[in-house]
Amino acid sequence: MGRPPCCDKIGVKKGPWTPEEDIILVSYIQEHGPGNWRVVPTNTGLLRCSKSCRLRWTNYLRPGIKRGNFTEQEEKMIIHLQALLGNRWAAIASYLPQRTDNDIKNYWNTHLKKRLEKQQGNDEQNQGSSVSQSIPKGQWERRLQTDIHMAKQALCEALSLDKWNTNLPDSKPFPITLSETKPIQTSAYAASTENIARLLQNWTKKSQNSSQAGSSQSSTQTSFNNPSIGTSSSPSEGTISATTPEGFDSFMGFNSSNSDVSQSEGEPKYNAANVIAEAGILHGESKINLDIQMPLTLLENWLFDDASAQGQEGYLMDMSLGESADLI
DNA sequence: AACTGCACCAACCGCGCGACA
DNA sequence: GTGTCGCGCGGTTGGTGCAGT
Repeated sequence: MGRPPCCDKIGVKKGPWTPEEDIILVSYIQEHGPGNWRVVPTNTGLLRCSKSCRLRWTNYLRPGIKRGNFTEQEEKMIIHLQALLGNRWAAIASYLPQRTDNDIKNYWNTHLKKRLEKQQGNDEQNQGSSVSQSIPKGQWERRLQTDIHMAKQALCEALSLDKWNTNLPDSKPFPITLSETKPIQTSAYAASTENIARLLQNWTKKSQNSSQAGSSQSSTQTSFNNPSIGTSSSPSEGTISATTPEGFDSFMGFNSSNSDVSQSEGEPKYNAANVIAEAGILHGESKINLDIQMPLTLLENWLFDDASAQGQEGYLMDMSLGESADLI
């Protein structure tokens, strides 16, 4: 019968997204929330296919995304997880909630893979092939293990949201239940639109530089601190590359220099709360009905006991990944 | 200065899966 | 049980910038 194309190829725009398109998309999602991508192009007037819109949102515009500058800790995690899971980038990304699968995949293909191959070549030259010993488990077992973990994490996200909400000193950034999704997404999307504002800021700066070198930076900032789009823009964040917009970092303290520094000091910050908050809330696309109120105390205990048993510090790194530790 | 090769990364493409009628 | 639809995932491609010649 043949699968119909995901969208009408006629009149569909391809290639890089413009800042204007980004704003349109973010504005729409801010209003309606992510999901139902099928109708996004028609409702927004964007000449993009629904998949392109979804991809743009999940890989680039979604709040909470950390871009570029993989820390040493993150590198190790990716190497570990890739050894364990193989090229299941979405599963790997679930352990690094600030990173998208696409980002991790790219980083692996461009950096880590080559580095490891080089290193493996050296090892084989030095001491013969010991690589085969690094796969003690059957692949099916790995998958099973991963799927169990992912299922647990998904449950954990769903179950912990209310706890997370009540534990927060200021619950404003995380209004939790689905019946209150608007406020959640509004705050999250506000950060996203702020990102757009920063992108636009740099975009115009770049175009200004090309046409009129040396124009003042503050003027561009003020012109794009539109309250309807972004809320603030720190002057220290003025140097954003248009091709690799660092300004798209996450917005709640997971991001950039602070977390990088702490992680590079060997103390992994992927505690359960962070993972839950990022994966469950910021992604904003969980299919779990968070309004479900059911007697899951037993399950909750199991989940949180498990998380705490692994310890908050480095609880992700301790996942029986010793076989790949030698790769680093 | 011009050309070439390479690295990087955003975006696209095709397929599989689950939900639903 | 079957077909359709929407979404997510992984592999791949194409554009861009940079370094080397």
